[in-house]
Amino acid sequence: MSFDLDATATARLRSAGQRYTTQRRQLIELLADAGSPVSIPDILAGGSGLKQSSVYRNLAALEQAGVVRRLVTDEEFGRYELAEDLIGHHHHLVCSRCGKMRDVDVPQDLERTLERALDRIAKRAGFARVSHRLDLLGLCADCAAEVGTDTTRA
Amino acid sequence: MSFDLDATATARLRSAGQRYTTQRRQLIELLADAGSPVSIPDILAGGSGLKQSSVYRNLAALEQAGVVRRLVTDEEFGRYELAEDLIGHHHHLVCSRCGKMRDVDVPQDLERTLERALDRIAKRAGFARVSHRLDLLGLCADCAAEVGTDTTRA
DNA sequence: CTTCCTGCAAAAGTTTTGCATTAAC
DNA sequence: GTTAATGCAAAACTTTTGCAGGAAG
Repeated sequence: MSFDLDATATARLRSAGQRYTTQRRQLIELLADAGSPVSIPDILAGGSGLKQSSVYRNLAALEQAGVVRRLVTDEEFGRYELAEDLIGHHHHLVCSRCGKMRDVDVPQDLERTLERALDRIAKRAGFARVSHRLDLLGLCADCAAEVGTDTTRA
Repeated sequence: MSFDLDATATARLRSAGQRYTTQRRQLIELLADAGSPVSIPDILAGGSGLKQSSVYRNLAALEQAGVVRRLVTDEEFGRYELAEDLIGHHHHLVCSRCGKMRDVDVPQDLERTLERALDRIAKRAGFARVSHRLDLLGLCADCAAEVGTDTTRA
């Protein structure tokens, strides 16, 4: 984990009146190492020994402190990544079969075009716009291969 | 409800081996009338008398038949709208405070630009691309007004 | 030493399921 | 008539919470 990340996490937690405990450091490390969004079942099953209620509470604390972000997925459980200002604005490739997510960047100029257009649209709709969310939905290479073979979900 | 919609729903359900019952017609009507995504609590509380388990089962059946679509939100419950090929490709304005969603169109040319760029990105990532999802997150006019006044969620 | 965090177990929320009855075809 | 849909209640699942004990500052 980079020194910056550690220091930033400490600072943000402190200013939210919270401590940078071993478990929280562990969670942040885990998310940083994964490099793509991680689900709570993954975390709980991951041999880290982290306890269910603590994971939920700590992710909530880290989210409130602005260190992590909870993503919205079509799965039935939560998925988290480091906050956008820590890892940069990006989007996700989502596999509609296995649910796995992968980070992806879109070209700068498309991003700018998008921003401008969305600002106009939001303004017209009386919306105080904060951000956008753009996901690509499809089949990851693994699932595309399996779909040819098996019938789990034609 | 338009004649087309009714006929389409019947056809799609039949070819999935399912019946077009009163409740299913009611749900489709409800979604069509709403004109924006409707949550399951909304449906259950809406005086329709529809029962919880039936609503869940019928929305699942309708989704599998390709008549409705379940949306992904940051709320803790499901939200549905009519299938995209019935109401057209569009995106959503989402209020991060009250969760309400509103349909919104983006300009044709932006949509095309986006499509082309995303196809390239998906291909590069080894993804068999199916579609994209673009949401605008912000504060709806109502919530923007209230935030000035109250402190529920600064 | 004071405050917050942790863990266990139990509760709360949404969604799913078993089974007898009713409706669709 | 046969098969699928409905309603009720109970289960399953993720997430939240109460409370006693332990760690952080």
